[in-house]
Amino acid sequence: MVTLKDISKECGVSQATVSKALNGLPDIGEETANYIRSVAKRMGYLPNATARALKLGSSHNIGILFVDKTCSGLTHEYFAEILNSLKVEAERLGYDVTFISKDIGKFSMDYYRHAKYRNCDGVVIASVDFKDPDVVRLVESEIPTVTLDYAFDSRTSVLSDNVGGMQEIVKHIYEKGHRRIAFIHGEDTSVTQKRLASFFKACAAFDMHVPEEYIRPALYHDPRSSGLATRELLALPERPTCILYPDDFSFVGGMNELEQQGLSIPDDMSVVGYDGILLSQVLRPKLTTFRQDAETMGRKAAALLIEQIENPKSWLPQLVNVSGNLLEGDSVKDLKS
Amino acid sequence: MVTLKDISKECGVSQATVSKALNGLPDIGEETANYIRSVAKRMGYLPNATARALKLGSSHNIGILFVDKTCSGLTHEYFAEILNSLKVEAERLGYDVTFISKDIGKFSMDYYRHAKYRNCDGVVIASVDFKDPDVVRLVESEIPTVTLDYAFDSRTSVLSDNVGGMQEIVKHIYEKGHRRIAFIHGEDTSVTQKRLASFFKACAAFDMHVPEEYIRPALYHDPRSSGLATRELLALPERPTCILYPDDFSFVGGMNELEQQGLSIPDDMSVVGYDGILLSQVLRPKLTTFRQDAETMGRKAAALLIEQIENPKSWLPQLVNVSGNLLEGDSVKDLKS
DNA sequence: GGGGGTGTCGAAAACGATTAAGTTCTTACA
DNA sequence: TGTAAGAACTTAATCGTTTTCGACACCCCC
Repeated sequence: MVTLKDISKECGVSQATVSKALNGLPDIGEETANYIRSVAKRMGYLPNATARALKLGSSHNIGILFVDKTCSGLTHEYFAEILNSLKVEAERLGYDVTFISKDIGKFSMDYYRHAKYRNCDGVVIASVDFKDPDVVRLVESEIPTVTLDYAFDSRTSVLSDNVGGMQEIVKHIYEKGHRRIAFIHGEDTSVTQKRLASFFKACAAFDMHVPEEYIRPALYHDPRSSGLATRELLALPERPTCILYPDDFSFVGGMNELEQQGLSIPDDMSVVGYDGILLSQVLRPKLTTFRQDAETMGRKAAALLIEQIENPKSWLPQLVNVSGNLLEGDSVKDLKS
Repeated sequence: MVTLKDISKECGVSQATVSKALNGLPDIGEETANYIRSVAKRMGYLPNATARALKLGSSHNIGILFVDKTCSGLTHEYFAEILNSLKVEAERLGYDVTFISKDIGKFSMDYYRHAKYRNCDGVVIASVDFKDPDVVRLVESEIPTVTLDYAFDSRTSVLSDNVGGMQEIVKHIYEKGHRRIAFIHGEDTSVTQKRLASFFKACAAFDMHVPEEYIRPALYHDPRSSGLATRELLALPERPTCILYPDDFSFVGGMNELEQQGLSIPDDMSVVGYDGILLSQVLRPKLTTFRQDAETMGRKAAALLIEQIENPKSWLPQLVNVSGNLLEGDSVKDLKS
């Protein structure tokens, strides 16, 4: 590997001069600087990120925290998309992305210690149990963090607009003439709570009564549980005319159940998903769903984290709401026509 | 941050002693060593990976190379699963995982330089254009690499057993009594070539003639093109009795087309996917498909790379074939009953 | 000509760890 | 008693950068 020392020898100047020339510091003569730069290029010089990090105390490296157990984090298209845009934006701004986990080799450590150990300048936290004490410890530490889809006090977070999304969905369905809407929701998380609250509020705003039995629990990303919930809804004396699913993928469970009972979408039952993943756009009938703008979320998360890293003085915690948009498919029947 | 120096002061010994005690080197008295370890623990000491990497020349960090453009890399469940198990295994062995890309900040560099810059001990390469000169340069460099689903000369690679997979599929379909099998294949890659070759060979082994028009090109992970190919196959004067799709997700396109033409699966047409992703298991009828063992592939890739990093002397390039297994669903009709 | 300013450059000390090569001190043995 | 071996520990160099102080040289101006 070619180092500063090699270049300094080749050029007949000191290491300090080479360093300053390559970093564009003002106190090197233009001629010398150009010469040094050309030699560096010729020799194929590459700064050593490790040495730099050691000296500067900042690694230009951010950590990313995803759940590891069920691996449902990465395989969920929503998160995969977020991760991807996060990575692209971080790299654009000169930062690399490293995974953070609990254990590393023989050492068992928590997230905070792992991030410290790797000298991460900051960490993006997504798709984890936000009640986990280890997560809380990391968030409350001096390391800059940005959380996704969950807000901590006095920390920056990027939130998908679940309230607005749910509202738009209900409005859309209402305008299509539906008055009996069922909602199969995911497991109890802050996202679910927001969607539920927004659902109730929107229904109330349209003067729709929501029978208790129209609200069914299921799991995210789990067609089986959504299928069961669908079956229960279909067995009700007074069936809903439209069913909201926890997410697009879970809807597949409902789709199967409806088909099995000989019901067709949307003629016998209207359905709506959530997420707007690719699958929702290729199913027939095309699924009406609310697209979460994962690309923007990842990009903003990276940008906000790096902003915080580079300007700690002027930093203030922010809650950024990323709005999505309704994708109208053919899965909601227009009851007024 | 608490450093070796802090501990040495606290204990009244030299830094060297502390370092050796914590690393378990033999020339420190047991009593002293224990004392130092207890103090280190009490003070919450954490080694500084950066300093360590600088001194030792190895970062205990491996790079991972995925395509970034279409972001189809990460959102494909197969790769997401590979990435996840790769990460888990690497961490188990004491290595962190960092993404490698072409550009980083203002610097535009190739993959090789990026890996060098970050002091990666090795790189796992997946889902890229293996003809890309930058990829070739990295593979041919002194940095240990492992490629996934593509083999370079004298380098280690982990391959999904596409030959065996295709063979099993054809055998299975043949035994169900099918004699007219169509194959919609993905874009031209080494994986596709292997599957095609294996398909022809297996068909030949069973004395099945494959009309040229039964072989249709489409794209991976793209239901639209597979849907079109399906339509073409259905328009043939002599229809196949079974269609093989490039992957499970693409099959959705075929599913739509079949449904639209009023054909039911498997009564009017049998279908088979590839990959064995979650989706294939929740569709009804359940899709018969070949499950690629992505978990093992990621795990092996990490293990082999790290083995190569830690024992460069005894290392020899390996081609590891990871076999999968047929998942029998309800999408292939038994023509003999 | 002396003082002050400015423009270039170099010496050397960090950053936090590892480790080769000493330095003690104890013990053992001829 | 002399010395050799070994155990336990220290000193100091090193990894590749960055950066703080100077050190010079040169010019300007009073």
